[in-house]
Amino acid sequence: MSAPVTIVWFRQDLRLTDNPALHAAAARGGVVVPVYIDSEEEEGAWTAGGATRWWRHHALASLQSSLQALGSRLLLRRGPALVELTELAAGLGADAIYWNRRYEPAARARDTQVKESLRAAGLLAESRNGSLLAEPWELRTQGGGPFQVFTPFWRKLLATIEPPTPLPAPTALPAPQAWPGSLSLDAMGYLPTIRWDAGLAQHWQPGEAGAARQLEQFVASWLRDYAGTRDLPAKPGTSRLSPYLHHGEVSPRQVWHSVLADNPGERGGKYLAELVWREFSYHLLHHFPHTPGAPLRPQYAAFPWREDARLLTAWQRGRTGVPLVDAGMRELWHTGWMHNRVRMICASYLVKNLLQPWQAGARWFWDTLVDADLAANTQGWQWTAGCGADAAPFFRIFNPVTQGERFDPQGAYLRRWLPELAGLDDRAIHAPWEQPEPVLRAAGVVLGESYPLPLVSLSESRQAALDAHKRMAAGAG
DNA sequence: TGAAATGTTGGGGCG
DNA sequence: ACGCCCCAACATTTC
Repeated sequence: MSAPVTIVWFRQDLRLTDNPALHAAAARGGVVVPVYIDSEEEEGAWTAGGATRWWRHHALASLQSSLQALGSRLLLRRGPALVELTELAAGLGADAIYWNRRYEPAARARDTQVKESLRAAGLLAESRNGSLLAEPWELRTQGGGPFQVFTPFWRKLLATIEPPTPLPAPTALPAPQAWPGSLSLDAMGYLPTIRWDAGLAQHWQPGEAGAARQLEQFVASWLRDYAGTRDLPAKPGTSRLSPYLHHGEVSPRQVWHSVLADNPGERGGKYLAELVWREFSYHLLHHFPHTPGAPLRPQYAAFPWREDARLLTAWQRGRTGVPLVDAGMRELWHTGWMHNRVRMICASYLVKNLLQPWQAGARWFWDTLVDADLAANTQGWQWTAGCGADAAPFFRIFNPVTQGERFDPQGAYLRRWLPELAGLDDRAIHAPWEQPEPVLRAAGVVLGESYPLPLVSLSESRQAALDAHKRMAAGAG
């Protein structure tokens, strides 16, 4: 009897270490054939945006070279996954296909169908958990239902989940006698044709090695002061692991164990709580699969938004006239990422001050973030809009000026992204429209020309949002 | 993972 | 010395 041939279907687990599907395939002891398939059907209405595709290109390039170092390859294919896998298996004489699960509704529906079809064809088809500490269906409330509040979810996870030690990378991956056909990475078309991606390349190193470096650096330099510095957008005090986690260049189990290795007191700490917010997002997406498009709290479907393309565009371009919002939106456009606190502030401003539907903001983030993740993005926007599980109450409206003064007191973050305001002093830079003309002139700022006048008054728009919310509540009652 | 409005308190200036 | 007022500082309530 000849050695088994196992196909490892890579998806959002673009790493060799702690990769359960790859590890299991290697453990079978035969030939291993890694493949990545570009397939539209797994994305549903959520086609990957440009930043995500750019990241994917480089993550795949990195995975390719890691596999080559093991004497293997990464096949690249395009088409419906079932068609590609079936064809590959037939050509290779493969008897098994292993992969790590995805949890987005469209991907999940497709994977279920693929698994059934492969099994019906007599193949061994197995999926594993490669991207979560706990399966979304694993944690349940006393009553057996899904959690809708973070803290009990967090406690339950701490009490019941002991993330296993990360698996080692395989040391050898026996190759097939002849490799099946593969597209080139460039032919996958993930890189932009207009080269707007210089900013991304300047700020990020996608790939498993880049992820490991970032994790190591964060744990060594920033973890200890995380609670204090994570809110300061001018400092690199956050983990910046989100894109690596999304694409699976590092697993949450690896993060969990690295954090706890030299810091046992971090169990139950602020940083791991953030990692568990990610878990909570997947939990919610699994149990409430309609939430990427619709509010979890149904009464919010009747919220009186005032859709306005001009306001949305100004927000997207970082031209609202509110420095902290504009700085965040420009950081996003330039680097494919935005500091977490600034995300909350930009989102609050769009939804509450500009009264634009949260779905419009979610879509823009989806299109521009390198860490665009359906579960986390959905949860984050519904949290901001007050319409999700354990969300901020609607009446919690951030004041971007106050937030800037508190979390960027020297205006360093503002000056980095808004050089046209750099001449204003540390106080004035947070609210240019309040400065007298001579101050503006001395700083070389001409409101309405070199920097926009505010789209709306913060105090009036805040009141309008509270009134709109009151109207919605009255309508629902 | 808020901000603003409103309420309370206590020190100090002053007649 | 005393009452009155002002107001900063802090606490509570409201949205």
